[in-house]
Amino acid sequence: MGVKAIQTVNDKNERLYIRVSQDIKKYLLENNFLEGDRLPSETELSKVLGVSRATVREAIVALEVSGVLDVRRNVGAVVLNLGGDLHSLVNIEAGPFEQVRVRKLLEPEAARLAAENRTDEQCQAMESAIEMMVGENRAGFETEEGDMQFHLLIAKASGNSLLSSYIEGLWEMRHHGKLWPQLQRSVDISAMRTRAVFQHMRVLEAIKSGNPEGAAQAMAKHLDSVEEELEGTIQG
Amino acid sequence: MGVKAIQTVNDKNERLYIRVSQDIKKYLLENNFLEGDRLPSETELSKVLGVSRATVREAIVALEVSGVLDVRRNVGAVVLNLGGDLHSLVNIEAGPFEQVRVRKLLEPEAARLAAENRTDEQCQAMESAIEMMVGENRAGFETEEGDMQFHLLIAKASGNSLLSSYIEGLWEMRHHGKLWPQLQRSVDISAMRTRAVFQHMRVLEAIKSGNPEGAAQAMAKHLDSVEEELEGTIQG
DNA sequence: TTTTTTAATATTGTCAGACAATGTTTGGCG
DNA sequence: CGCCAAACATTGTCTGACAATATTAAAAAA
Repeated sequence: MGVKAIQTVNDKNERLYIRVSQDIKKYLLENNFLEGDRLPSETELSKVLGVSRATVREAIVALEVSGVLDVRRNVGAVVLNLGGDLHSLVNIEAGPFEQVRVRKLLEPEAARLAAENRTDEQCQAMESAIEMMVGENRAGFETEEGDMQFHLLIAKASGNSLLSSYIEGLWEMRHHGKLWPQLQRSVDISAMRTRAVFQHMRVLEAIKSGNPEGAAQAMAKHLDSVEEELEGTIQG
Repeated sequence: MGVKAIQTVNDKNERLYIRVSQDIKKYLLENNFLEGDRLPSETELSKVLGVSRATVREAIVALEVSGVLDVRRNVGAVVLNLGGDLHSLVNIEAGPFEQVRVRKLLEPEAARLAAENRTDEQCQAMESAIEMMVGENRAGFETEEGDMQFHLLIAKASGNSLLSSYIEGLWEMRHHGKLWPQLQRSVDISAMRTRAVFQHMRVLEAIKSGNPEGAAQAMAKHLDSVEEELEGTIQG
């Protein structure tokens, strides 16, 4: 069949506002805009960039949500964080190894704090998460909802909202990424998961009995084991 | 069929697209939308929500940037991450204590890795950062550019991009937040900063001489001292 | 009937223009 | 100089339009 012209090299599949938001950012960088500086008006930007004002507004919304700009009614958009690009935290696709290594730094501490601050309800929820994990395992599912829930519950029980957010971000990244699903399939899942369940139980035990050091160690051991399995998978 | 219009109270100070994006999200949650489900069309949403299509589009852009939706040309928007709310990572304003505690988890490890992987150029840059810090200190500036640069350079030198991103995010948050500037003014800055400079030098020394354990310990000690000063400030 | 081709439809992408609301500036006045 | 009202600039939102194209329904062919 007549496959018509292949889409222009100019990646027309990308929506305009994305290109425009990049252009705006580049413009701000090139012209040495600093935090607090006001952007040109929307109409001016639309003229300069050759797009409609509606498109400029979409781009500005994107930059606002990304934390680059702060928009004030009837005043304009002012620069907030040009370099930082906080949103990259969400978008980066870090390798599994890097992820695990950061987890090894954060999660044992979360477990330690959880052992100090946990409520009984939280313990119960953790127990349910382990049960869910067992269920998924037995049913042969490829999901890891129970696994994730367990770790997230501990993070939340730590009482440090920042720590909790970071751990949550790590798991979101894993869930969202493209590398993990492959990895998961290539591992001997059932054996690994059975081990993981027991390790989780040991962590929970320490948390329930209010043993911070034990909880931290159990979690560290669990993550060591995860890392080892990762290494084995990559090399095998 | 009668399309029932949803009406929400409008805080006139908030732009419409924000309310609409929240409404859309709420709508998706209440109607049990799952990952992969398609949203109603823009025109339909605009009718239901009682706003123009342009506003709906702005809201959709916001949700797309936040990682909640994925928009496909001529098809519509599909759900990506309803619960996750990845963007919360950017918006949280964690307390100074929580920040320092997370730094204590991440930065010693970054220093350890930096001692293993650093290049000579990076060492030189760290030295410049310390010099900048001395200069700011002597001039009585309230800035902490040199301080931040030093920590960020170590993070980058660690070679773990994820770790580096997280540490960077921590400092961005500190910079962006509202609590830190006050704190800074209420502390005996000159004494504290002189101490910090010496501690930085000790860290750099260990990194230069390729002593991972020493670097980690020096960094940990530095952060302990930061935390102590924080406690003193709050209680004083 | 089943498959292929074609036409109709729905939906997004983008634009232009309009108007209200309101912060900012400016010029006059004491 | 300081104060106040009018002119101005800028954003916020709406309406309507049209092109491009994925999806679906209908028609034609096998």
